[in-house]
Amino acid sequence: MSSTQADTKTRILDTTWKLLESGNKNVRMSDIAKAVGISRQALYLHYPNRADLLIATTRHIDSVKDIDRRLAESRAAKTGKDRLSAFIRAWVGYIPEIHGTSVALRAMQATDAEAAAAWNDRMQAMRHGCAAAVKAIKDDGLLLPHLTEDTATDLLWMILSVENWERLVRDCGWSQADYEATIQTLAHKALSG
Amino acid sequence: MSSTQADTKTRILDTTWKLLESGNKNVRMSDIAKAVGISRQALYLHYPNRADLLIATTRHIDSVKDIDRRLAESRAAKTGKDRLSAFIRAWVGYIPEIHGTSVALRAMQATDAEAAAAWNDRMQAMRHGCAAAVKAIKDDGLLLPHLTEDTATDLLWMILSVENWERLVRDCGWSQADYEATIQTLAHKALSG
DNA sequence: GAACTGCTTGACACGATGTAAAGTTGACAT
DNA sequence: ATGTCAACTTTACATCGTGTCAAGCAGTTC
Repeated sequence: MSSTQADTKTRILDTTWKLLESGNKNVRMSDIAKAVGISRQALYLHYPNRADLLIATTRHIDSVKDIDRRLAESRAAKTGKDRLSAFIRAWVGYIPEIHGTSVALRAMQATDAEAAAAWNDRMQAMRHGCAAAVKAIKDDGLLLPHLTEDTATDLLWMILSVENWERLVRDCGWSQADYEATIQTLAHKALSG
Repeated sequence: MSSTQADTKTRILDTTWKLLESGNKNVRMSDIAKAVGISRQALYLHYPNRADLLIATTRHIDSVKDIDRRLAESRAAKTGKDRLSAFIRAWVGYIPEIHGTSVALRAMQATDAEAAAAWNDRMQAMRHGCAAAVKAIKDDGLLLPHLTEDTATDLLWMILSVENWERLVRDCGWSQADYEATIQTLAHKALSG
């Protein structure tokens, strides 16, 4: 089989990931090629364009970090509020891992429909976790009366956005722990008072 | 004097504003020139580059919409909580006006340091309003004990971000009224319980 | 009618993405 | 040993948007 190709593909994804998370803005195809140690054109032999490479990188991070399993663990919680806490904890721990990729993908949203779709897909997946947590709280009869399941999900989704993490942690210099504690409190207050 | 030039400059800013707020992504210099009815090169006679034009456009919107006065009116409020409400109401009413420009400026942040600085400046100005509202609440003895003035300001600033407005109003399809009501409630809960 | 201002036309450099084609290298099969 | 195939290289070029440059034109103003 093409074990060499698989290795190169993995090396490309790992390198792209590393470059994006290094906080380096403007990661160009040529930067990635150089870092991998191949020609720029070889990159196009593996990924047809920059958007596809970025998308593949997020999927790669997903599988390495096993985000699905980590988010799913929150389902084990007994009460709705425990479930919300567990979900937030899992998600919030994941944000720093994908932040660089997130920035790059979002920067392409304006010009590249595929990149926008990829990012939306990922955020929709996260939203399903929000919806499940909201439902669990509602089933406990603890959802604030003026909120529907949908609006509560929207609200939680907004609170947990990567952009909000960026604002507090990156722009305001909060520690990850402070961020998590505050967002936990805020989310619980927002949904069940 | 150069009344003709002033007219053209104003026409450029108005047109740029209109194009940006029309939801049109990727507003190019040539698009603006065509819409104004001048050559692309004439644009560069008035504004040296795209970033400067976008920045000038936000300042123009500011002066037309008189955002400073509208935000300042919240100072008249008697109590801290009234002041917070008034500030939120003023800011939230302003977001739809600058949203398109905001998207364009933020899209340039990755590549253009000046654009990033311009957007940051504007957000810092808004942050001052947040800080003033927080202080007013604290002076009333109503700030939640676990919050410092700084962290409370950061938190309010995050809650009121344009990105959060985008998420709820644009992505989730909330009405402006629903958005404002929810964000008012959330902000009050977050700061003073 | 000379000078000045605001604009036009046309050409071009640059940086990044993406395409195309021909050549190299090494492994592996027969 | 040779032929074939896959992975990769080198070189060149098209495209798109920004930004620069230079020459020229039209109206007004002194």
